[in-house]
Amino acid sequence: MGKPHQQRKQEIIQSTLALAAELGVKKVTTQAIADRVGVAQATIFRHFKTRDAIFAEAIAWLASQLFLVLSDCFQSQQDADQRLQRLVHRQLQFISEHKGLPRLLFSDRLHLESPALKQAVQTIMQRYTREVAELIEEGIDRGHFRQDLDAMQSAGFITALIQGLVMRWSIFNFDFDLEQEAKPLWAFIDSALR
Amino acid sequence: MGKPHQQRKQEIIQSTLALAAELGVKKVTTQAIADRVGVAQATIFRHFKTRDAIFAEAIAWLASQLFLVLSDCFQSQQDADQRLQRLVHRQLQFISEHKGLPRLLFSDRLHLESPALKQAVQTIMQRYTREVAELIEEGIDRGHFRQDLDAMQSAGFITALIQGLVMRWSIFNFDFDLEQEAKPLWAFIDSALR
DNA sequence: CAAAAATGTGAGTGATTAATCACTTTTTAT
DNA sequence: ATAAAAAGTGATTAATCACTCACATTTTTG
Repeated sequence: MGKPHQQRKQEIIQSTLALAAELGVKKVTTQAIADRVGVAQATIFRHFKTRDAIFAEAIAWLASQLFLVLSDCFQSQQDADQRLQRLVHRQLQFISEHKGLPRLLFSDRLHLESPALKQAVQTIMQRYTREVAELIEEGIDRGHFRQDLDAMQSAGFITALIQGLVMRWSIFNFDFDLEQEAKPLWAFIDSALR
Repeated sequence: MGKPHQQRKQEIIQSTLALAAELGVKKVTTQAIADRVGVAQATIFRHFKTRDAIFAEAIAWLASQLFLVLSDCFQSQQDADQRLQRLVHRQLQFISEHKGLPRLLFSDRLHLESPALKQAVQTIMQRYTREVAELIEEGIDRGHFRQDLDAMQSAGFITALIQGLVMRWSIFNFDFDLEQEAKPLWAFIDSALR
């Protein structure tokens, strides 16, 4: 039964994310993770030093997947406005498929218990906003967006808009289709930028 | 030392909010509240049946205060766009002065442990969005905003925008001035609606 | 003033849970 | 094959925390 380290680690991370999505971060106990993976609770600590270390790696995994999905939106083989529209859609799609992400983002653990986790999220958010800002900058230069825009500020508002939307989705028990919001959301963003 | 019930209840609620702002919801234990109020931990339960009941009343108090502060924005003695601008500013100001609000909003306790709390927040958010939608509706009718806007949808995006901004503020340790964001935020909203 | 009601408290209880540890089994490397 | 390393486990620990209870004090009320 003793699987190789990396494989078991991935199982633990994926189980953690699945449980976070289903039950919320608070209920993701090391026991619950162990049960889902099919090992004893103590075994979890063979693979991660602490519980927070699991969350940290889960967040890192989500970030890497997200940037992978968005990567072609950040490369200019198309007009900036088209790519930004695609980015909005892909982002909502990704979150729809990974409900664990908003759960982690909205958890107290992240917000106050673990400065390290918070730091990780800060870095990811900054990188994300910076990349969106570059995209907008390009759109301004090419005349797709208004000339008087502050790219960094606009990028900040766009990420805020998406996060706020996701938060409402989370508060309302994921009971509306997030992806369906992509179209009107883009209409709103587009008219703010043009 | 035995103070009247309502007075003690208010002390407990205010202490809870202060602690939530400073330390985050997780660390607002009944012991911490009791220490701050200056009574024994057991005394807390003379005034509230459960810990969640404290949070519930704290949220209700915040909501009543918020709607009080925003009340004149919802009454039409002025152009809708001016009132909406004022609403955005007042809202950010209010949250700046009540950091406990985002802490409660982002806590997993609210999100998953207590359906009753979540329900309360849902109701408040719906009322808020509805009132903003009415404001926008009026602005559309009077020609201050675009004719093709969906008022309810726009109101949803505006609240999402504010909430997302507040979330970033929370994740970044309240380390930028939220009120200062009011001006550029309004510029963004205004250009999206006009 | 006296009874009743409200407020307050110290000392618990029980439940939860991350982390440890001594020991066993399995896998990997030489 | 065999030694070393890795993976796994049951039992336990230590800490935390909401909540209870019997009893004391204060406040309110008739």
